[in-house]
Amino acid sequence: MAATIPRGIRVIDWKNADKSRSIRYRVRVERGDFVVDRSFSDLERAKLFLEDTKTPQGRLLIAQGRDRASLVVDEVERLAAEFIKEGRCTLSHAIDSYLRAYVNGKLESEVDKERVTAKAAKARLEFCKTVRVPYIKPGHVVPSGPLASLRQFAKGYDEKPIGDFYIDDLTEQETTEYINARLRAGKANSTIKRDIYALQSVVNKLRYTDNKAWKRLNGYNPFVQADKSKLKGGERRRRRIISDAEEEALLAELRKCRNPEMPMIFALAISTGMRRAELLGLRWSQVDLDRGVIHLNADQTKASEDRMVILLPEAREAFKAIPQVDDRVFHYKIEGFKTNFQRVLKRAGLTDIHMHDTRRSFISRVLKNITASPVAIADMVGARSVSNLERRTIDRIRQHEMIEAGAIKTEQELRWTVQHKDGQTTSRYANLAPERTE
DNA sequence: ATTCCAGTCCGGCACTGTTT
DNA sequence: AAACAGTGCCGGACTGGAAT
Repeated sequence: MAATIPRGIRVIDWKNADKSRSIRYRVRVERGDFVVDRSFSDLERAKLFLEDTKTPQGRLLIAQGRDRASLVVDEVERLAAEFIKEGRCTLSHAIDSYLRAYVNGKLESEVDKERVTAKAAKARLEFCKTVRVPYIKPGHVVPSGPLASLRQFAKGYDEKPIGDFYIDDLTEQETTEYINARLRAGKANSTIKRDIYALQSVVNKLRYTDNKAWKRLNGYNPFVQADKSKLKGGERRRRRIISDAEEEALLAELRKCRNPEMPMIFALAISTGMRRAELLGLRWSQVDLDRGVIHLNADQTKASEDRMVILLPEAREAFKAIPQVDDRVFHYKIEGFKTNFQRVLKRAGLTDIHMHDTRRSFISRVLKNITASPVAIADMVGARSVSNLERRTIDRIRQHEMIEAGAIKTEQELRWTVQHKDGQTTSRYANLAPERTE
């Protein structure tokens, strides 16, 4: 049957050296700046591609390699690989699906924070695939009972990268072996925890990335069941607070930098309590110097909720000193600032200071000044229940009152500005602050 | 109060570009 | 050429909010 070939697609029919014949469908389009030339073995995909070249959206997708024809090819190859194995899916496949759905799109993000996070997530998961885990080959008896502990001497004992396992073959035994393998490699508990939780998330997200594979698991997630007891131990919390003398010394060193943004960024960090990524991503349109407030959008904060940061007089002055060249307040990328800050710390002989310590220092300083508050810090831990809509409305009004006053007078107001949801989090800082003047 | 989980930040290093 | 800067990667560690 002769399929009709639409205008725009040309059939290429050639004879190979081994006398076999190949037919491909070539789509070649040149319209102004838009030039593509691609051939397909499947006419339907060629038609799909041709269609995409005809709309602006389609051309954009083609430029990004995300046009329908390409995606169909990707998907077909992936499905083919999985159907061969009775619809089963390896952990590597699941990780790839996860990266495609949740991470890859952010690798080229304009938002610095997003890009850095996406790259780190991808690197971690790609590495996790390769960790070798022992198992008993199919067809051999898995030792149990008194012989269970002699597993590694059993017939059929072998090891392979955890990514090569089919997910429904993974049990808590394999995932626990993963933990053991990483421990043997001398990795820190917190690092291994990060691995396990990342993989756990990959399996959970199968529900959305590969529903068929997810249903096979029937709610079972081998990483949830892994024996994490060896990874336990009180979680360490950093306690460092920057003293006034240290701040002075550091500022002096920062002022010697060629880039005048260095001291400004640090000064603002310690006078607003803002996080590094929040400061570096800040735009002038978000800064209201007249009212003395910064509006942060939800996608800029760690808590993924928007918030208002009050500018105390010190911070307000600091902002006024910054020249406005374009909408960005600072022009560093995260990595650039980090490295330079590191070098300055070294020069100042203050190598045990971290950038995030500015946040802790800000909180402890403000707490020291809140002497009129009726609420003792100890009480803060208990008072964290009401958060219904009505309360939120009242909070909003009080936040505006605080900004009007240009000062932070209570712990609650402090929490608003640093975006701690409850006294629990702030108290982690508060307990570590220097003695409060009662 | 501790643990879970995911988001964010850290030091060290390599490489490249710019200023002194 | 030496010092200073900017960017990116990697394995590791800390943080924030909620569950236990």
